[in-house]
Amino acid sequence: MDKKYTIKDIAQMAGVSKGTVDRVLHNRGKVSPAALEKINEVLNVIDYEPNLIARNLKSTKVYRICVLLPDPVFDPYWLPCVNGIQDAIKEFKAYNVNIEIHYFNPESTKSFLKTNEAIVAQSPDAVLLTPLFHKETLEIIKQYDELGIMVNTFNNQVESSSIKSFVGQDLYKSGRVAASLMNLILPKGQIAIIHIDESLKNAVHMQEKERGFRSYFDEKNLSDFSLTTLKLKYSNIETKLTSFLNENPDLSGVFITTSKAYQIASSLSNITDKKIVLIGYDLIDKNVSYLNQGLVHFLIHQNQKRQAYLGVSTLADHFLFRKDIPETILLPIDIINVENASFYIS
Amino acid sequence: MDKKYTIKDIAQMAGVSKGTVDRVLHNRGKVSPAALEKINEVLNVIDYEPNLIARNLKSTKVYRICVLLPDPVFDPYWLPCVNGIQDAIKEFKAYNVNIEIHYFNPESTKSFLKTNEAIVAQSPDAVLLTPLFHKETLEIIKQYDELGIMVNTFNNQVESSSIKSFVGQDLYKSGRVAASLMNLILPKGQIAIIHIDESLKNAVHMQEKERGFRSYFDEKNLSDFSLTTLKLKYSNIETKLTSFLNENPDLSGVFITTSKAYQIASSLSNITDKKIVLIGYDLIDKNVSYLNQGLVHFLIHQNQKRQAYLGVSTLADHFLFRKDIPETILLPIDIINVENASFYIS
DNA sequence: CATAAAAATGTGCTCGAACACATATTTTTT
DNA sequence: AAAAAATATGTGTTCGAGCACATTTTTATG
Repeated sequence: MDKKYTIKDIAQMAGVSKGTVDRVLHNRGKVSPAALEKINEVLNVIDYEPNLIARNLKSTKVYRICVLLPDPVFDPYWLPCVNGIQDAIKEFKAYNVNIEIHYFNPESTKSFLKTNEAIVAQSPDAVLLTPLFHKETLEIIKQYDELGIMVNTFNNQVESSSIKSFVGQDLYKSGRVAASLMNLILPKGQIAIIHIDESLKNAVHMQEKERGFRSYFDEKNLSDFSLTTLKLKYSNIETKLTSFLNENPDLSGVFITTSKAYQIASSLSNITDKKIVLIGYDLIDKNVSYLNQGLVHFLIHQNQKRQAYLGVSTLADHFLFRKDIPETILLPIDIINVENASFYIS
Repeated sequence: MDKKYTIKDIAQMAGVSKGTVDRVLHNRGKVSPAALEKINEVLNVIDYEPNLIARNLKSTKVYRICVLLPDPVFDPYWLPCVNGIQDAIKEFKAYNVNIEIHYFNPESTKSFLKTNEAIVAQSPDAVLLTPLFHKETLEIIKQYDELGIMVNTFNNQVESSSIKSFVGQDLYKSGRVAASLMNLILPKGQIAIIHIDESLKNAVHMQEKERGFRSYFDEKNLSDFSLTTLKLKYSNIETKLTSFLNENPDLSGVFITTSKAYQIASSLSNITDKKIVLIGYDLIDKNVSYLNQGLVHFLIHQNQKRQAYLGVSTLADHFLFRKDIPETILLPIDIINVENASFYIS
């Protein structure tokens, strides 16, 4: 009923040779109208799907995919990505797909550019990159485009017609999710939106989250709340927080737009005994630890591991099995509290 | 550097024929100690991984997997499972894995048994089943075991040494998650735990959720809350709810242990204008609709689609690529509110 | 030491798609 | 109508693992 037909079967049914069938299937021409019709008749009746296994066995081509990733040494945020890529490496190793990770220093555009050069020199079939630096990314994408190297991106969205795909999250909506949770816990009061170590590279990131967060309160017309934005640097967190708390004794909630919620939790517990609601991002160890202590109320999971995995696996599936690469993959915005956190930590 | 070695390569390096290498790799014996050592030396140096493509091309065996699923006609809860299975069917079609869905009436043990007979008659290589009926499941599993048919389960956990794997959720913990959300919204008050249409087949299910839910409040020693269990049938929801509400005017929260939150939401909106917090399960259309209206506050996503997909895909991966089948796969307990729901609906 | 038996080793075919190349058929040209 | 050119069609090989079977080498036995 659901038999798998082969080219040989089709050839036999149409009364021609497998070579001719192959030419029809691949539009290679050099086929007489008579033969074409006979073969098409057969193809219309049966449901032929080429055996992907055989096809891939024949092609000895080794596909090469490079991943450009910030070195987790500089920020543990990127650690899960490495795991995701390593899963992909394992999975596709048996299929002649070579996946290589190249690290760069997320604080240095120079490092970003230099690592890109190294990748270009390798001329892989495709690249998955973390486009932290907007301007530099655009330059580099042009280069890849000219060399016919396919480019996927993840984590940060960059608009460019040369980019084949983006895997990430809707940051605006994730800000809204955070706001809805905040609104659930707090009936009213002052809320601070804190950006830590805002540098060019993820300013857009944080702003989108803030925009979403604010939009929620704006829409609901919740006049019992007042929102204040606060930009902190790693070096001055505690002093700035202290003075902010002195000036704003009504502060009851904090939304941290980066993965550094643990820094705020730690500082706040030093400064005051007041119970302040904290909502932040990412399941890095220190954040989870404060979640378990009850000092962080919710974390939003950005699922970098899966982002990275999907970034390369869609490429590999494309090369191996000619699957379409979706233009955009938006991962769900997972809400994490102390009760369900363990299931998301891999 | 990361070259893929073939059996032929190994044979050449060890100075033997590929037949001998093959015998060593598969422990088929008939190899002299000298040859064995030479080959092992080579194997220790290089990192040989068989080409799965070639291996699967050779084997003409068609694997057959049957899925035993409650007919979504009787309960839309099961609809996502069908989609999950269909994804798997598409994915594994090219690999000579035949996956068939067999439906049964979830209200009828007879139907369950009859459909199982039909599957047994087909003697597939493996079965994924929804073990709704505990006693009948145990009987049937024995039968499969004798026939050497591998059995995986999902959604409901049944203890049996003959079951290879279970895909599902930790229901106790999901009850706790619901409780933590309820506690977040409500400072105090009376909470009802509602079981709808409790019949034997998922009594355990609901009880586990209730146990988890209660354990959370017990642990926290929250004496400002009082919990009441309420069992309803489809036919008497509105009348029973009305009288319950009259007797308990302080009711402020409801935890529904099944996917039928929409029925409670609908009835409550008829009965009273009071704002009662509702937390339930599953992203079926009607539930999401009430979520969007603000009448349901949270839904816990049981991700049946993925449960079903993983149930068969682990089997297929096992047959095709000799991957291990994990004894238990517990999916994360996704917290859904109106802001992030859209990302989970496929 | 010859011969049989046992053990070890090597050879060759298969799976299905893809493609190069050889052969057959038709069309064009002189 | 024969030769040349163009087009159509068929054949055979490759990819790597797996396994049946053929061949060689070693060991046992009279």
